[in-house]
Amino acid sequence: MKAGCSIVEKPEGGGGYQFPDWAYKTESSPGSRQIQLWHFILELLQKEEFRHVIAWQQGEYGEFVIKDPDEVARLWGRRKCKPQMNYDKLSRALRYYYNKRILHKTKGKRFTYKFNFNKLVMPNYPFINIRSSGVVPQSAPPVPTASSRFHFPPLDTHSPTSDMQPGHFSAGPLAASGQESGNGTDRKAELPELDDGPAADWRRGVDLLSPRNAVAAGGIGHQKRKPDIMLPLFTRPGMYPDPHSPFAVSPLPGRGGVLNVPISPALSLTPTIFSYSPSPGLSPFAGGGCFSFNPEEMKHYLHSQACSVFNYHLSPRTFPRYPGLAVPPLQCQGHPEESAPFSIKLQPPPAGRKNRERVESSEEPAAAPVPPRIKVEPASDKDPESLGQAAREEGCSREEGAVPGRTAEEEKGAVFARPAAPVWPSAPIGAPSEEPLEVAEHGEDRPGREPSAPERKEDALMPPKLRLKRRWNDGPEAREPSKSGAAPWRGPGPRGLAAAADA
DNA sequence: TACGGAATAA
DNA sequence: TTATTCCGTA
Repeated sequence: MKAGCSIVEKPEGGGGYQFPDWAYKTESSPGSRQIQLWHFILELLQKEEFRHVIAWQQGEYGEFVIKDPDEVARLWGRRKCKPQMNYDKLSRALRYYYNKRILHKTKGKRFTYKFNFNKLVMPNYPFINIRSSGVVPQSAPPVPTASSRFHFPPLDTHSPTSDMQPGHFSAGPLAASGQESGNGTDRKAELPELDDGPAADWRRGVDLLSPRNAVAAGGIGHQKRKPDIMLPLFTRPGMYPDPHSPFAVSPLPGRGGVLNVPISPALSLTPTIFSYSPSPGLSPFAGGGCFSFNPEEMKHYLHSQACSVFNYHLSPRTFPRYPGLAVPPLQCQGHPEESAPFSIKLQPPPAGRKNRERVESSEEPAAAPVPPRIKVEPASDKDPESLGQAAREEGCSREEGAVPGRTAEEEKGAVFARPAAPVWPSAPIGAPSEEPLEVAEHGEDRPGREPSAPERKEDALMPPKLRLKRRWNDGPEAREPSKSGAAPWRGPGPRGLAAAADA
């Protein structure tokens, strides 16, 4: 770190959400050794002293408001030793998170953004229990829950489940959950926070922890499907579900316990997956040791997952792989419109600075150096979102302290995204045995997806934008947007959608 | 106020 | 890679 700029004070527990130690370390930032902005934001969010500057938005799960943009920028600049930082710049950085799905803008509300904890945390840190200690996070409505209509077949024998006794989950969390389930309100148009994000994205998130996790887990991370392992990775005594925390409340309480481990990089983001059956894990209540789970809750969880996958086109990998799991037809959030043919719009590439300059400098404008390529944009791309982590404080001089741990379990997250509708009308979701994922491909946040579009698997995992790009590059044939599944899903580009949403 | 491209820094 | 910095556009 730069001298003098080190930082890192870990939040004391007083503030809001607590994150695992690693979350407070700069090294936690994938890709960069420095604290990441979202990290920092969470950090501020968790501190009471910054509440006047930035705070969770009441009522909206994961949503926060920057009350004093200049101050936040100043703090950020201080932390990064960038005195010239201002809100404009900071917000640019924030906007980069849109595509990563870490954040998304709450339209219509000034300086209001929303974390996609699902993506950030859930998947990546299933065990994390971020909770507020003492101070209640201002907002964070509880995670939505799925209803119970889910048909949850018995786990297959392989799963540890069989070995284990059906325990009960502490139900605590459930109570909290509910809230979001119904909220189809304004969120309708909103993008799912879950969305399938590009695998890369997921991975990115995983990076945050994988190394550490691996370590913590003792390297077990790789066992993809070994049911037996449960790692109390973040278990901590004293963890309990916090209804207010976006992280804490899980509709599926078991998550932490259930999911264990899979956080391994190998799984890629699978955390959300139930690679295994529930195995004894950590129960928030149990302090890590005992695991118990309630089938009902599991159902909820699975249901949520399924819905999320379905609705948001999550990567197949995200879908719980339950051997015997029969996924009910998802209808969650049925977007009737979804069947609408995928539409894209062609538009000339914006004259980037480079182009502009080039044009300017060169005499011949008409003969653009590069054939005027058309930029293909999916007709719909909505918002991106993703998750969040924690960070520490501000100030350019912090020390990294050990964060004593606040770690622990976590919650579910998928739900956070209100994926939820638990109702499955008819569509069969993925075949259990094979690739449940396919299912996932469906929903996604965008409407208009072509169900049967023959997309290449890879493509499926690829963000629409990239897909298009790639197709474009691939060749003319590939460029057929409208059909062949080029990008079945998208409609208007992110912007377009946003606009649409706004409308 | 917000978005996102482009170039660039670290 | 993740910002930072600029900037045009809406």
